[in-house]
Amino acid sequence: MKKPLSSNMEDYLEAISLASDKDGLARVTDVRDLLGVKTPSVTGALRVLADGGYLTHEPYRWVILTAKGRRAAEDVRRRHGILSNFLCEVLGVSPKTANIDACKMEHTVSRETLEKLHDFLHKYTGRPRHYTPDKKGK
Amino acid sequence: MKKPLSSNMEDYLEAISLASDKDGLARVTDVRDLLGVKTPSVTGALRVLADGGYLTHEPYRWVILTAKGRRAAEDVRRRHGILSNFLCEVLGVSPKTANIDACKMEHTVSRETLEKLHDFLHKYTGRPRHYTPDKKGK
DNA sequence: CGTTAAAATTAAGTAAAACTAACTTTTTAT
DNA sequence: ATAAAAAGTTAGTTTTACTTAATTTTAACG
Repeated sequence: MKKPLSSNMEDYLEAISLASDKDGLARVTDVRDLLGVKTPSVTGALRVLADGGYLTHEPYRWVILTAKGRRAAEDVRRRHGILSNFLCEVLGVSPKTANIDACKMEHTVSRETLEKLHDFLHKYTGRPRHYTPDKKGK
Repeated sequence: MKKPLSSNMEDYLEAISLASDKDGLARVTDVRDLLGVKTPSVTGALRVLADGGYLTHEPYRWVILTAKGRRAAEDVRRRHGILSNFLCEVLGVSPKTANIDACKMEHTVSRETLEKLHDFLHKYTGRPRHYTPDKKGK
């Protein structure tokens, strides 16, 4: 009966993961800037994610993803990467728009569609994909 | 400064349009069943859409889309159709999943991506598309 | 050290969308 | 014709996510 993360919480997780890429640590301000929200929103999201065991966060300190949090974030970023690459490389959507659209679609696309997308991308470009996706998302 | 419809209101509009296909009229229960919500949720949505000039609705009577409402609904259904067809015909996603995914993506995909999708579909299948999309959605 | 600026927090409030419960209106079937 | 069933409404609550305003903590520098 463990409930899945909401789209919103996935976004926070993704942003935290992205912010952690440089130095392994994320600050509330990094997340705020990546998502374009205000700091109290971040604080609120952190409480939810900490409750769910996705991260640890002592007040006024760094945000650190747990193993569970890292796994979940990687999964979101994999989805993002597949979508964004597909939109760019197959459809010829501009990188900027592709990124914006991938950011929204990553939360709604089914596993089935995602894997088909992945397969098509592979066949279409010839190039196999690793995912873990590319680093600069969002 | 007219605000765009929320995803939710678009869903209601789409459902009303679908329900109207048979006889031009939609009942609250049709919408409720199509969307899987309770009747008070429908009533609430109708108030919002009526306020926005998308439909008229006298209490305990039929729901009727205005010209504006019909236009907006057609637009949603066009997006739905393109997405659903793309997923099925190009990617080989099962019709059921394609429909579910299209229902969610139709609210988030940019115009740019949508048109690229449309172009690709056309080239890929050879068959040109009309949109107005196919009637049985959702 | 002590003050200040930046970062983060809590508190309180708004808004959308859903729900339940209780009620009213309309339709249907005897 | 009327009573039961179906359809619809209103009112009030809940959840999620955001906001602004006021406060606290940390860090940085003279």
